[in-house]
Parts: sequence; structure tokens; C-alpha cells
Amino acid sequence: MKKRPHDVPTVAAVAAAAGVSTATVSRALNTPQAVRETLRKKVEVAVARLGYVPHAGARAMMLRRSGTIGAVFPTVDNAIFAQAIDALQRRLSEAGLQLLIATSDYDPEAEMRQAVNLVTRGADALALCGAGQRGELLEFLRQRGLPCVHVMTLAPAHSPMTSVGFDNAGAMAMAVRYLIDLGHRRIAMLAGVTRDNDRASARVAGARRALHDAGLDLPPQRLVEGRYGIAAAREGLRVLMAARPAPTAIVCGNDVLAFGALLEAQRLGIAVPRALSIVGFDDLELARQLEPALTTVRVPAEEMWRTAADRLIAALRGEVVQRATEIEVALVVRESTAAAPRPLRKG
Amino acid sequence: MKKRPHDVPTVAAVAAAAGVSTATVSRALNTPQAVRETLRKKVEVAVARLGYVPHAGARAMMLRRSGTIGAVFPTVDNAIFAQAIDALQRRLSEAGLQLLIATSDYDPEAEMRQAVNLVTRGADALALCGAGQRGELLEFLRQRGLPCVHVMTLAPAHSPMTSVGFDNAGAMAMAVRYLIDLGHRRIAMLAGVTRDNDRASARVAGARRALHDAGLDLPPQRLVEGRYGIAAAREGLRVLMAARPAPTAIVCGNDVLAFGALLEAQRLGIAVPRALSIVGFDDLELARQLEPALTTVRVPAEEMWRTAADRLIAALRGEVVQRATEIEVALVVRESTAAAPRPLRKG
DNA sequence: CTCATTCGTGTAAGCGCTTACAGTATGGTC
DNA sequence: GACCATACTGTAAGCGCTTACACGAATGAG
Repeated sequence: MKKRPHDVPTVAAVAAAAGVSTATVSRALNTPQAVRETLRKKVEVAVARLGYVPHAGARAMMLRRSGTIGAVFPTVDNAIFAQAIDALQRRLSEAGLQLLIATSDYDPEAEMRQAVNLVTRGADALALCGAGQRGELLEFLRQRGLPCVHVMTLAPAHSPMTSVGFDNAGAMAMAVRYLIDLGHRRIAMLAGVTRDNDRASARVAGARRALHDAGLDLPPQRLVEGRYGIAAAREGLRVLMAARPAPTAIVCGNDVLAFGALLEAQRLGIAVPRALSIVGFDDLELARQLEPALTTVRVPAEEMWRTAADRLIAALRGEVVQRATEIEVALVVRESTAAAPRPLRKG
Repeated sequence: MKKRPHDVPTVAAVAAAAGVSTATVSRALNTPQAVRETLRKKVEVAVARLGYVPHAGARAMMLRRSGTIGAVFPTVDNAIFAQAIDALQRRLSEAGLQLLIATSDYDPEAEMRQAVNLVTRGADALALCGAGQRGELLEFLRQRGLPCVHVMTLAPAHSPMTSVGFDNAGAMAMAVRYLIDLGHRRIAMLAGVTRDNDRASARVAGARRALHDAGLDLPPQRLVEGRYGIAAAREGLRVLMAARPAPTAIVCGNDVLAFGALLEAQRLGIAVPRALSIVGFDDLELARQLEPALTTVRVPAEEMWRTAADRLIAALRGEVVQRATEIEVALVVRESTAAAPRPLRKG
């Protein structure tokens, strides 16, 4: 039943075909300048004719590195991660590295399994989202001396972690302060699931802090968590708007949630921004295109992930890498926010 | 400057720690039932203590397979491919396989490079989008006997290719016929870039065929190609609607284009569907959520990619695999299409 | 013309793993 | 009690590759 694998050419086959030794073949491929023109040509011809490609496993074994970088994302079904993959891949491939991707579905247990799996598969370094990984995993990586960068978050100053990101709490606080400055007093939050997600948690904490600093609060009926997704966001908005008194502004954990909230507000006949202000987070292309265009926190994802890739590349070269790199985020004011509506009467 | 890699535990280290031979360690890990309880426990303890994970390269070398499947996507920045990755990964990981992803940015040359790269990295099989790969690449894969499945397209009956997909031309023709039945006569198409993209081309061909069969046509001013993306779609819609007489319906190469078209129509004050019908393709979640909800061609992406994964898994087991598997697509009528507006007067 | 370099090439030793084969202990049978 | 099957375990070969080392040829200096 076992299919016999076609036999794939090896260095030995190429060497035989070219009439040279395997060492020469290897050199012709890896350090061409060390092989005389005539032989090199012969090798190249043989390689082309046989369709030889080196066996990465054997190579990894000798070189003690695989040229592969692993990344574990919560999901790939969100433009923010799609951008991440794109940016990572682009930068890594410039450096001759290949990206290996796995997803955890927001489960730290799965994240650990996948990360270990990637290491097993030969990943020379890892990019991880946030800093909330299982301690076991971090210990495992430390023990092996495997470079690892935590992205989308900023590790505390004393932490030994390498991170590239921003202050999630601070960014969300900034958005909330903006709403407060517009006169909003009843501000609700449509958050992502905070359990096992340090970024989502930090965003909620930031919103709460900003409200608190202004003498306001975030009571339970003004905080809804939902899986990131349009349908959940719509449901969340309905719940939030059902509270009395209803909020006049909603900050969302990301743009996808904001998009869902906007759609549902429109369906419910709630005018945005006149009756309700909505703020997103991430600044996906979507945000710019929507009607009304979304006020949101711009996260320069491309830059962030490119920088993360650079940190890993540097680490692999044995260079000393900067511990924490802050990526600047900024509030982008568009059309989905406005001054709080005048209260007609106590309602 | 070269960083000394921490030394990673090997079978030998584990064997020493557990006081057994390397063979026993290997067996304890791979065929546990072949090792006596007492020794197996010792090995497990040693593995845990040392944080040992097998070296995939060495393993791949012995087993002559890596347990890795490669997939090359045009881009990852489109929900349809995000779904694909998700479905593939899920199914493969059930079978103990790991997914390797690369992107080609719709360039066949890059697709070939990436595919070869994946093979170099040890991919045991490949999933590719469409059937428009460079001949060299297909020859290379054939020569190595590497299983390969073409997804999102249906290979012709006589073709030796394994494919899982649907008839792109037929599906688009169906959508166009629906519009014709609604009384539309001036139907335009907002297509993806057809160059080097057999699916985009087939969709245009299908639209053209359906129009032709009804005695209608698709003149140049009613066909715009754009990179898949919201901004390009908006621009495309403006161009199409600037033609005189203006079209009363637009079919789009995918839902993202339809989304952009819808946004732009709204901005231009063109009522959808009263003044203009819009049809998408793919049936992303987006389509269902939009206002008006998008009429579109449902492509059961999850099923399609899961099936593709199954074909590869079967091929790796040496089973005979079905050449072509058709995935049923269907037109989902929602709110973005309506009967053609009555012509007020010749204009 | 000789000797020390330099250059280019081949030989052979592993990298970490699995597995065929051989060896040892155990238990059952006659 | 001798013998054989059974069940584990260890020894060692080798997967495809890179590279230290050895070696011969060519080159330049003396």
C-alpha cells in the first residue's frame, strides 16, 4: 500500500552526473567563488538537469539552523493578522528566511503546543502575539536559547523579553479621553474576549482608567465582550444600547468590532455619529472606507511586524537586540465620532 | 560575533539521562507500546526534564518525509484565503501534519519560487490555487512524484491533475443569467486582474458567455479590472458608471470588489438595488452583514479546502486519489439585486 | 631550479535520528 | 530440566549534507 517515493536527486547524484565529488557540489552551491569556473558550470548543468534541490533537513542538521522562523497567531481571519503575515513574510524572505505560521485560536494551551511544534519543525526563532504565553513555553524557549519576539505589546522595562509594540492600555485611554473631551459621559466598551488575552485586557483596563481619571466609570452594563467577529459585535451593540440610560459613545476593541457595531447601529436607526459615536482600533483599510469613516487608533502594523522581523534577524546573527521597541500609535479622527448629543431630558 | 547556540538535548542526551540506549528512547517516543512500562517512564521523565523535542530535520531524513504540507496563496489579505488557511490547517493538524504557507502576490514566477522553496523546506505535498502554474513547476513536482492539489478550479476531465473546486466560468455565468432574468440588459463587470489568473479570467469568460447567449455583450467600457481591494473597486465603479448608457447591474469578481462597489455607489448616491444591482462572489461573512446584504455566489470555502487537505492526506498514504472533485456553488440572492429599473427615456 | 604558498579538490567524519539485526531474559511446554 | 517462542533492549548502520583535513598542482620568490 505504501507508495514508493520517486527517488529524489541528492548531492551524490549530482556529483556523479557532474563527474566531481560531493564536496565540490556542496561548495559550488554554497560558496561558488571557491570553485573553479569550469567545474562550477558542470555542477550547475547537472543540478538543472536532475532538478536537484538540497534536502533542508540534512542541511539544517549540519548547519544547526533551518533558516525558518515560526509565528503563532490567534487567528488568520482578521485583516490585522493578514497584514502581519504579509509584512513578516516580506521582510524575512529578503533575509533568505522562510516563515512558518500556526494559529492558536486564542488558546494559550494551543499556542504553546503550536510554538513547540514550530520549534520541532526547526524554527530558529519565534514571533508571538502579546506577552501572555504560558510560563512553561517561555521557559522552554529560554532554555534552548531560541530568539523570540513578542509583538503588539510592550514589555515592561525590567523584563528580559524582546518586544515590539505599543501600550495597549495607553492607546485605548487616549481614545476614551478624546470622547470625554467631546463631552461624552456615558461611554461603553465593546471589547474582545479578555480571558487569556493581554492586549484585549489592557485595552479594557486603559478605557477604565481614563474614565476613572475623569470621574466616570465603566459599569458592567456598559462593557460587553465578544469574540472578534461582525455577528458578535452586532449582538454586543444591541446589548449595550439596551441599557438605560444608553451610552452616547462606544469604544471598540478593534475595527472589526467597530464595523459590526456601525452596521447594527445603522440597522437600528441610530445615527452615527449624531446619536452615537463609535471608535475603532487598528485602522484597517476598512476604517477609512466605511461610511461614516471610522475614527480609530492607528496601529502601523506593517512597520511593527517588519521591525519584529528585524529583531529576530538580528538575534539570529548573534547581535545584541533592543529589548523593547515602542511603535507609535495615534488616534485618527474621522467621521464616526462627534460631540455628545444634548440630553433632551432625563431619560 | 556568532552566538554560540545553547546546546539542545538530543536522543543521546535523553538516553544517557534515562540510562537506556538511544534506540529505546526513539521507540518510547514513536512506538510506546514496544517499550516496557518502567523504561518508558524513565524516558518520559528524562524528556520532560531536559525539554527534549526531536530534531525534525534528522527525523525527516530517516523517515523520508517531513510531515509538512506547503500551500502557496496569492495573498493572505482576503478573507477567502484566510478561510482557506484556517480550514487547511485544521484538517492537516488533525492528521498530524503541519501547514507551511507562502504567498506569491499573484505572480506565477514568485509562485514557482515559493513552491520550490517549500519543497526544499521539506514539504511532502503542495496545495496550489488554480491551475495556471508555470509548466516548469508542474514538471518539477511530477518528476519528484510530489502530491499536489489544485484548488478553486476544476481541472478538465482528461487532465492528470488532482483538483478540488468548481467551474468559475459556469458560476459567473449563472450570476449573470440571474441578472438577465431580472430584466437587466446593460450588465457590467468589475473583475479581478485576469493576467496570470485563471480563475479571474474564467469568471470574465463566463460572464461574457452568458451575455452572449442572451444576445447581449460585454463591451470594453463595461469591463474594468482592478487589483482586489476596496479602493480599486471604488475607482472601478466610478469608471463603469461614467459610461453612457450606464449599466444597471454589475457583477464583481469577488465580494471585496462588490463591497467597494457598494460603498462607492452609496457615496455617489446611486441606490442599490433600485438603481443598480450588484452581485459579489465568494459569500464572505461580509456579504451577509452588509446593508443591503449582498447577492453573491456562495463558495463553500471551508468544505473545499478541507477536501483538498483530504486529497493530499490520501495521496501521502499512497491511496489512489480522485482526480477532480467538484464543489457545489450556488447563487445566494439577498438584497443588492432587483429588477432592472424602467428606462425613463432613451438617455 | 627549489621551496613555500596558495588554490582547488577529494576523502571522510559526523550532524540527530530511526530501525534492521542481534542478543538477552522471561515464561510456557513437553 | 531442556527447549522454544516471545518480548524487550542494545548495537550499529546510514539518511543527505557540510566541512576539517589532506593532498596535489600551480604559482611566485629566492
